Amino acid sequence: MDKDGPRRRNAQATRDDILASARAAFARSGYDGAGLREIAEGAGVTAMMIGRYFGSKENLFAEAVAAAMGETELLGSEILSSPDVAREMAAGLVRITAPDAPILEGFEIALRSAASDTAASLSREHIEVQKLKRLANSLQGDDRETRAAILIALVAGLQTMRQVIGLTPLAKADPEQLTGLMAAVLEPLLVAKSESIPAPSAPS
Amino acid sequence: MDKDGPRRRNAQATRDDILASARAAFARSGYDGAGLREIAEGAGVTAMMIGRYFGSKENLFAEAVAAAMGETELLGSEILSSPDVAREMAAGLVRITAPDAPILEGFEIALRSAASDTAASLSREHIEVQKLKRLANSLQGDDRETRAAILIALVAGLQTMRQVIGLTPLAKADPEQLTGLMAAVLEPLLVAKSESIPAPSAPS
DNA sequence: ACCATTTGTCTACAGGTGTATAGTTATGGA
DNA sequence: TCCATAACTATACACCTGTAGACAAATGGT
Repeated sequence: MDKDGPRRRNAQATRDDILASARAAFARSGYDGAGLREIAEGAGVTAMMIGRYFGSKENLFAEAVAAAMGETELLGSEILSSPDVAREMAAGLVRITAPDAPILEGFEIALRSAASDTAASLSREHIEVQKLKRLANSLQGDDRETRAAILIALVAGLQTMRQVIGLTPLAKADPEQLTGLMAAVLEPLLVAKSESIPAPSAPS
Repeated sequence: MDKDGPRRRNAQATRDDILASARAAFARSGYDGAGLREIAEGAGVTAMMIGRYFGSKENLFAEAVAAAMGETELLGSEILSSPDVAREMAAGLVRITAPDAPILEGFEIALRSAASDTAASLSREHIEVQKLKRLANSLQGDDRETRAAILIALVAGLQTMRQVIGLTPLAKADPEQLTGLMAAVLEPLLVAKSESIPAPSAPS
């Protein structure tokens, strides 16, 4: 991750290194917590190169969020075509929110940057464009956008409590058990229904 | 909120003012974002009084989290005795996570302080002791702790996306619609079942 | 009415923040 | 080979951070 040789003086590579280091740092410490000098050091350059290539910390953050958000698909087509969508997505969710999984970097950056209003606003924009719209388009039935938003809230909540806060029962839970429970939770959001909740008249 | 008269030199009142100001500041800007001078100014004193009364910022945060966490009940007894627990809790959840609701201060502090490891660890402890245990005890059936933890993750996710990030479909959603959807999501976590998800053999 | 104790403020330190200007060194075309 | 240009570094600025020690003043018991 450091350097294979003294192959300096390469603008594109330097820019890429800075962006990669920034993504890692923002995911680790959030927008306010990550310092420009720390990010620069991670890329093997001086803090001033960030100003040169990205203008400001805010711009750098925006690019980092955009890059990280566009990487993992929350509901891929191979999941959608599965006979049991809920269980399939639950399994994927449990896997990518595992305590030390480095996946879902985009959400991790957003969640750890929740203290900053600018960062939160930037994150919101990228979530809505890159995640919510695609998710809503993958769904069928009524209230697609709201259901997609609740799904995203669920993902964010699970990741927050498992990875960020580290809530014990979630961090140490048996993946199988967690998947079963999550499948039941996800089901009403994934399957198409006209009524949001069926009348509890006829017990099964 | 400022001062009715020059009634200074009151140790207990000063301590209370500092704690109140700290809770508001931590909820607004998180652990790292809230400065001691800002908190002190909100209480009408100097930053040094915080050192005097609380020792350190970390101690102050711990007390603020403890106080804020113990205030709102996630699943009160009047909800538990309702005929439709899921819908009742969903309605409450939608209400207290409304975009500008000042409730759930404890969770807001925790979520906005996610960048700091010490703050996250402190939050985790208080969530587990003050929220998770009570919630798990209110439930019936198997996997009570895991189900309670998922419930907490759901609350945190909804609050994050509605209040902190401000995801549009959730922030502007019709409360009735949101309640209906959330009720369906909450149901499998609240009602007692042996199997986490029923076999999808017999289509209704 | 006095004075010790409590309550609060002032000043300061050592370090970190994002950013700007000026200077230095390697690179590639002539 | 030379040297203009692009890539990168050094130094500095103004500000903010949490914390500490020394000082001032109001308070209450005698």
